[in-house]
Formats: sequence, C-alpha cells, structure tokens
Amino acid sequence: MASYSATGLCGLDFPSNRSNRGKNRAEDANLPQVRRWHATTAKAVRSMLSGQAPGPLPPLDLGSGTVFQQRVWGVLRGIPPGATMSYAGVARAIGKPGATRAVGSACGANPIPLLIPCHRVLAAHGKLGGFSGGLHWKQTLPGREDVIFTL
DNA sequence: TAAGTGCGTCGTT
DNA sequence: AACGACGCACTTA
Repeated sequence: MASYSATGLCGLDFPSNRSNRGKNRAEDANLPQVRRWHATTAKAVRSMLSGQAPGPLPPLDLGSGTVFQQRVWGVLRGIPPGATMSYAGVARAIGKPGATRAVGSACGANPIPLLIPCHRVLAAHGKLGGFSGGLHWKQTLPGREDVIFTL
C-alpha cells in the first residue's frame, strides 16, 4: 500500500503488512498527479523486485522524519543494487561514527522500504540484523539482487 | 571457531 | 529516563 501527501510519496508497505499510516489525504490535491506518481512508484517497485535498478522515482515526502533520519535515508538511497553497507558504515558516512545504534533506529523508522533500501543494510560482518517488515524480506530482496553473503 | 555476556554509544520518544 | 534493526571486547567451551 502506497501513501501520498501533497509533496510526494510518503509511505510504502509490504503486502500483508501492518495497517497503513494515517496521513495522506491526497484527494484534496491533484488526483491526476497522484496517479502519475503511483504509476512511477509501481514501476520502480516492480524493477526492484526483479533485481533491477528502481529507475525514475516519484518525489519522496520525507518531511515526517528528523534531520538525522533524513541524512541516514539519503545514504541508503546511494547504495547501488547488489551492494550492502553495515550500520556502522552508514554511521561513518554521515559523519557520526559513534551513532551506529541510532542508525538502526533510523532505518526502522524508514517510511518507504524498498525504494529506500534499508534491506541493504546489514549488521557488522555480514550478519543480517533485524528488519521491520519481517526478516524474510531482508533475506529475499538482496537475494534477488545477487548479493553474496560472505559468512 | 562459535556462542553468550556486558557495556559504550546516540538519536528518539 | 528508557529503549533499540549496533559494535566491540572478552569470556567460555
């Protein structure tokens, strides 16, 4: 289920996942635009699920997140398909080497899984770590991206 | 080497 | 003040 605000895509859930986040009343805004966004989103998601680069994305509304979270998500979006990064790596990438734990929290707060590839973030040493949408996704998705798990 | 424990760390609620 | 989708050092076996 995808959710849109006046700014852009603001939420995305895995199928059969928990209930939706309240927000978005995009009906007030331009419906045609939302439909356009959703078409783009759907295409991007399909690409992701088949292991391809997402291609063009709709505008993302991340205004709901804190500055720290937005920094983290920005890094995640920079991880190419098939690549992975550790929580500590992300922490270093945003210039806060000690904030690895906080990075984990930020990933958990990610409103748009898949398009913001939190599943490419592993714990140190290639271990899986956790995942809000269920660990099986974290195993499945990178699998489709031909990620090589070394130990 | 593998598995378990404890503590430091830091943003969020 | 308490709680993590972590990391590291340090036991044990």
